[in-house]
Amino acid sequence: MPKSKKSIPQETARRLSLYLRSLKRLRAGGVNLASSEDVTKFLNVSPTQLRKDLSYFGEFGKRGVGYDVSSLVKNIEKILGTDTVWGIAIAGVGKLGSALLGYPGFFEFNLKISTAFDSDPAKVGKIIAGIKIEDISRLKQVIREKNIKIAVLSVPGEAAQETAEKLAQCGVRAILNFAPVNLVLPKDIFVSNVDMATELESLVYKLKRKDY
Amino acid sequence: MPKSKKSIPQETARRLSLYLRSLKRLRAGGVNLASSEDVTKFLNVSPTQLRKDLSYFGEFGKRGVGYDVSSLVKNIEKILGTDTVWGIAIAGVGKLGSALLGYPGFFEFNLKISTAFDSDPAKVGKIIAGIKIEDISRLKQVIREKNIKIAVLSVPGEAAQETAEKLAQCGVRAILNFAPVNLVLPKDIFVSNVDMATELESLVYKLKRKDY
DNA sequence: ACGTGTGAACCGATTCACAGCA
DNA sequence: TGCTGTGAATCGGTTCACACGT
Repeated sequence: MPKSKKSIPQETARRLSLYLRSLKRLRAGGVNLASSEDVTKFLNVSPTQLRKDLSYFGEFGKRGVGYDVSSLVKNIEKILGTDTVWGIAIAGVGKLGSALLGYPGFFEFNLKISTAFDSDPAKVGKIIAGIKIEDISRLKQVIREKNIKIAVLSVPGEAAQETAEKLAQCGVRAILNFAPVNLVLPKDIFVSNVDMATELESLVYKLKRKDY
Repeated sequence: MPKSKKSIPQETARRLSLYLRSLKRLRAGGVNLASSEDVTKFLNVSPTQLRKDLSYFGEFGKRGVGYDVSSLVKNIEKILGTDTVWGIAIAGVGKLGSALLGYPGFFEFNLKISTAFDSDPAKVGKIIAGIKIEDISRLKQVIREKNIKIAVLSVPGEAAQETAEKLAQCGVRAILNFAPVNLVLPKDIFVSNVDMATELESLVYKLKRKDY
């Protein structure tokens, strides 16, 4: 990582994740050499953008030739940190939480659902998609024990802030928030919001002004 | 809408949606006058940003005073287009799709799940959360009939592109895509992606470089 | 005096244009 | 020649600073 201190755009990480997906697809198709154009062809990202993004971290291609697919996969995984397995916790096993528990995509990215919590006694102890639901009171213990740093928050909006605080106190450092609430947390905790309502309202807005 | 042609930032619509949520909360709490600071206090957005965002569409406040909460709510709903009801379709009623069917937040934003589709004969005809699952072959008919313009795509990745194309052909103009696939569609179709894997990978990346 | 509305300054990110290397 | 890597130019969006209206 030569240029560690060069102020890397926020979006770069997100795009790296897309490149990775595209590269894996190419690799699965037997391609082992690809140009920046090949990688971005179906991605809504320009080849230049890919090259610039990679340039923040080093030189991974061969001029006049392109990129070795598998080695670029490995390099991006290393940059993103997904070259090792991360355990994640799911807080809130309602409809959405259960769906997430069964989501097959996680392990593809070296993410492993290590545990799930709910406050509803009717759910605690049940096993969904191979994961035993723990009582929320065991949060601290389980999270420490399994050294979990990332949580998915899928509790109802009213409980989101409180649960997020608990997670942070137990050592969780990053939260993927599905609740339609802006979480207020110490700023060394990273939060990503998945806000369906906002997305849909933005779509409605775009539909209304068909211009652009 | 005085300044219709002033090139409005993409993010403005998303933020308007957040303002709306905040304003509704204030209104529910009996507040009927609020400053830009009051509205953005728990939002991770600066008061200046709110004022600038609103300024693209007109003048809604009173200088030296603030904003009338209910009238600003109405104005933003009008800007976003959520002052009328929009029917939406859900394509793909797997775990995630079912969870979305039961999501209570939709109607809060004047979005109404009008119909749901699946290709699995075992599911077709069933009623989930009050919505009858239609066979995918009835797509065109139902979408035309109910004049649906917005769809939520929650089919497996392999089927996403094909289903999206069908939706577009049937008159759907905006798609909220949950599949980890970049949809390639005519550019008058609006697509928003909810990409869990990308979000999680970005979080891992941030965790790795704890600086910033 | 106070909070909005907004042109101008600033800042970050993308795109351009081309140098560098296989 | 072909495609990468990157400083420089450009673009868009946010923030600043203050004029304006109540």
